[in-house]
Amino acid sequence: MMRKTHNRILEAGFRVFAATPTATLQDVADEAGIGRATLHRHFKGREELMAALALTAMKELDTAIEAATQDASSHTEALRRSLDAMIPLADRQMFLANEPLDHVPEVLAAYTQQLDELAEAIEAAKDEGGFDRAVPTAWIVQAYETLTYAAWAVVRDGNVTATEAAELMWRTLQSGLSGGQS
Amino acid sequence: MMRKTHNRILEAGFRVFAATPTATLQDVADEAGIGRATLHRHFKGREELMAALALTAMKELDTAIEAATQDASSHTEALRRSLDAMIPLADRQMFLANEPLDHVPEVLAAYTQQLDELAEAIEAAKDEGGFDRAVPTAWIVQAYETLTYAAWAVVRDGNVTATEAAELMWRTLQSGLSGGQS
DNA sequence: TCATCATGAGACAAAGATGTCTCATTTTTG
DNA sequence: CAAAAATGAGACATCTTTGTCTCATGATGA
Repeated sequence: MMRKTHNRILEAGFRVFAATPTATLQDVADEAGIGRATLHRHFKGREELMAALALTAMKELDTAIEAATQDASSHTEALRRSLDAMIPLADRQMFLANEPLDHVPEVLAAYTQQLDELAEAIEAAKDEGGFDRAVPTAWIVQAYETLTYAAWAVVRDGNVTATEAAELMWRTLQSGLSGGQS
Repeated sequence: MMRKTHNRILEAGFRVFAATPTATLQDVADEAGIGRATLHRHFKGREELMAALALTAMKELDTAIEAATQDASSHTEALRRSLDAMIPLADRQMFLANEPLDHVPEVLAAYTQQLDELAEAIEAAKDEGGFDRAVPTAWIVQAYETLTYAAWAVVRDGNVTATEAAELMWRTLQSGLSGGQS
């Protein structure tokens, strides 16, 4: 087909659905600057578009994390470096949190694998002393994910830079936010 | 009208929309065990129902927090005790995160006030040394909110109890999750 | 240049959700 | 008990979204 148009639709989808999860295919087509019929030529329907967006988002996150962590000296350091890669991409992940994508096996499998890999990385970091073994991995996984969203949000609101947000998030996970008595 | 029916609709709305944000008014009516016409007699339409749900959720959260913190010895302690009140109610707040409720002034005002009060409490806790003044309040606010959701999620998944989740969350905020080298 | 492919625009029907209305029945209240 | 209020069930029109199709136009490549 036209890969260029294909990508334009996906990018438009990310922008439109991030702003309005209930947006119509017409909205996406308009944002992409194409006709709605063309959108249907590239994606069978709404569900297929959503699945494509989800797979695209997860794949690019995977790529970004791999690139950021390939020469990390430890699992703990890899988790730290992943933040810089994940935070800017958070908006491309979170818009589909409320989508019923569980019915698409391909998407569900990719998502499950993502969670499993994060849990494994955290377990490995525990062995290095990066995280306390007494803290449930399930909690660290959840905190890691939701704080990534939090970091993206404060960057979006202009409160801090992306680099600062990553540092704040890591500090929160590692040593908390408390200060000395004043 | 019939306040009993009114409340049944609201409770059904919480359950249904928490599970499926795009649920139909028919779905809500069914869940409430009433006719769709009756639902319309109590709430003009979908938007009004959503606004009522949002206001109800925020009001009950406000009440729960006030009850939990009225005899707290410090602002920091109040923030800690609020967790026990907030975590079980998280699902009644988060379902509307993706709703376009900004158009209802009443809801927007209540939400803004909620955020302002949290920011104020955090500023006060900073004065007590509960939080580091070098950390932006905006970050602490975001972390506090998103971790509340994280805590609710791990409880929902059965990984930890509500009490444990509150302690894990507080520890995360205060001293982080790192362990000693092993 | 010519044939092929992708596209834009629009028409069209089907399906789903919403809002309104009526009427018979049940429940509540005085 | 009698009046008033609330409800259930369903009909109905309207609106929106979706998916499909056609046809003319523009772009691409041999």
